[in-house]
Amino acid sequence: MKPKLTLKKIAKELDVSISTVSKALRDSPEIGEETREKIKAFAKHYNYKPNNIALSLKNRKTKTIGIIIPEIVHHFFTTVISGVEKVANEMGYNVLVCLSDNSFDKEVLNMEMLANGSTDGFILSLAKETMQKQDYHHLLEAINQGMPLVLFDRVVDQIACDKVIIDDVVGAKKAVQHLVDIGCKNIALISTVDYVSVGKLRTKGYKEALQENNIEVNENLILKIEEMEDSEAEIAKFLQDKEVDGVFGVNEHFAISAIKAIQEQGKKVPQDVSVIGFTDGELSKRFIPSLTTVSQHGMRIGEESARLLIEKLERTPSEEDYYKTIIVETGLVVRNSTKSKK
Amino acid sequence: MKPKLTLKKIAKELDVSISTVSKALRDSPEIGEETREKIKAFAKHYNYKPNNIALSLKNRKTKTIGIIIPEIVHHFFTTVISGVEKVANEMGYNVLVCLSDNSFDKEVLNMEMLANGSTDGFILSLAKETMQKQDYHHLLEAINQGMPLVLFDRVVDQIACDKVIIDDVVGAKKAVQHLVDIGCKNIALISTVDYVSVGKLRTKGYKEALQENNIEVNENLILKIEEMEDSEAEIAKFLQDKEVDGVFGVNEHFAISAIKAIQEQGKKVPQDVSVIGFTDGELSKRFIPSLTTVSQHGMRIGEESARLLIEKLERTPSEEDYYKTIIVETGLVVRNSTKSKK
DNA sequence: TACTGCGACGAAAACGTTTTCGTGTTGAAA
DNA sequence: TTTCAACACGAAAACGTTTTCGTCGCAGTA
Repeated sequence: MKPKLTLKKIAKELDVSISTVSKALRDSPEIGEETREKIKAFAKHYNYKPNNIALSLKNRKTKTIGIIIPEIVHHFFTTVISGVEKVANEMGYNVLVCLSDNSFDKEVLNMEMLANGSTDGFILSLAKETMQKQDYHHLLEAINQGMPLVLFDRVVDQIACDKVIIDDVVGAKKAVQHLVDIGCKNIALISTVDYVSVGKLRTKGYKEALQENNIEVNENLILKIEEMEDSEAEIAKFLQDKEVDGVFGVNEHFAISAIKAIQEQGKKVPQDVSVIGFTDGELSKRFIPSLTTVSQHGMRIGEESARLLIEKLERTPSEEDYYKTIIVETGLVVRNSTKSKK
Repeated sequence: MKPKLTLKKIAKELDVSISTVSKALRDSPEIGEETREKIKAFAKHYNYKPNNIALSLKNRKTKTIGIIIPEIVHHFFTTVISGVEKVANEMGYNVLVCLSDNSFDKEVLNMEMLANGSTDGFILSLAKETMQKQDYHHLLEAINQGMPLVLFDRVVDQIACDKVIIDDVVGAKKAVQHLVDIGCKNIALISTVDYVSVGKLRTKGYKEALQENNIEVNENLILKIEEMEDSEAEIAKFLQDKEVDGVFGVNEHFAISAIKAIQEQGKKVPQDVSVIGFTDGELSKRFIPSLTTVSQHGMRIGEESARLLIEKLERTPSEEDYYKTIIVETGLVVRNSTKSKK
């Protein structure tokens, strides 16, 4: 096991000063050609690579961006990470991934860990618990210390920073409009409780779409689910006695559960009831019937987030101070859980 | 925006030396109680946190472990990451995630990036291309420089390092044995090409299980798939004219595709044909019929990998030099794609 | 000869810590 | 009064870089 080569060792070996080695390797004209070539040859031969930590300390940048997400065993978030990784790598950055497990405390802890020099900036999707508590002091602190922050997906208006979101309202409208277009009259909504912004906004889109088509909003056809655990049973019960011909679920889980419940009640999807979900998951593609969905383009969200963050990082601090919100468009992917257009 | 507090600033503010501040904060008895309390109060009030980069440079450890995986949009790998994160966090480590995209070059690049001080050690699952080329110089280099390495899932015998794997042979045997137990006579195998170790080993398990039950191995019932792209069509064609009553697919994708093909041929799963996959995915659980699988316990693999790595990291370098291979047991999760036992 | 200018290199500071080794001041023992 | 611990603190090195600012020798000029 040979220890890592450093400038100092090269200097000693070649009997020159550390500064000469450094300059030679960075092609400074200050150094005579002969010496320069000698040093470069030596460095190359012994595979010298500068120590990142020392560089980070010197430059006060780590070339690392931290991403904190609620969970990683989740298709959407992995596609986001994938996008972040992609552009981060292109720009010479590393990605530090932390999981909040949807816990406020873990989110705070993670941010504190990373804020002490490990990271130049953050990309973050808020933990459910954080949104509930509405306690954002850790975000403010980071921003205050000059660490750029990009919020994605689960964002919050109160924080002034860059954001990347999808238009949940428009996405939901697209879905419901499609259901209307194929002839559905009684469209149910299966959503989450309102403090999850996503649930709230998609509910809004649902209602707007109905109103625009002069269909009365029937609160009986709206189910709000608190606990993911028993959602399946709850959905089955909810759909039991309803005369619906269309269902819009705000995530993959709800939509699939709805299909199962409908089938178990002896009805057919899509012949009797059409179902649309809001997601991009593998499950949607391969479920039978495959699920018509509003797709969220996690990859693009990740890419845009990383781009936004790196842009801020590489800007001179003077010209900062205004924030963008990028809206990544959703797309409707029509598959087999909805009837074809009449 | 207030710049970060440093020891130096505290020292100046309180008119003591830097060393005094450092010692006071670390509760050194060298420092008088009064001074100590004063410094600690000040630090707490202004929320001083030591700079990680400086610490890393000083201690020559980053308290960060790098994990390089072929892809992240994949249930198995995310559960592994999840496990790594969990124990890493418990032990005060951060996790740097890099993706190789199954490309040899990206894997090498990633390792080089991380090896220059960003990381204390690696957890790695080899890229497909790397296994094909059998070029492991980057791994050897890392080990040579004293960076501990833990290989998981896609490992390779030639490299001397810690490893965490599942017993693919035993896992496959369990699956096939189950098919035999429920009365299957003609069991097909859908596997990958042999240079993917997983495909090879699971094929071995398949054959062994058959032999142990005195069933002749029929090469006509074995399909090896090269390209993921057109696997679906290939599987359908393969199953077309075969008289099989059991199918074992070495991953989720193959198993699900098999079910679809069987259903499209007018047969029923599990009444006519029983199908088992090798995976843990969400899809298996929620597909209809839900899929009986050999589960890989990615979370445990991640946990064990992290534990192994951190153990090496915190050992004194003298007592090193032998390597463990941990085998995480697979489990058979019986669901609805297989008949019940007679 | 004395001065200027330049090419080629080195010394040292800085980034933020920790730690070893002083050093000056006490109070008490001899 | 001298000597010596014990105490409380500071100076400086070290981790590995980059960069600013010398400095030295030498050739060219007046």
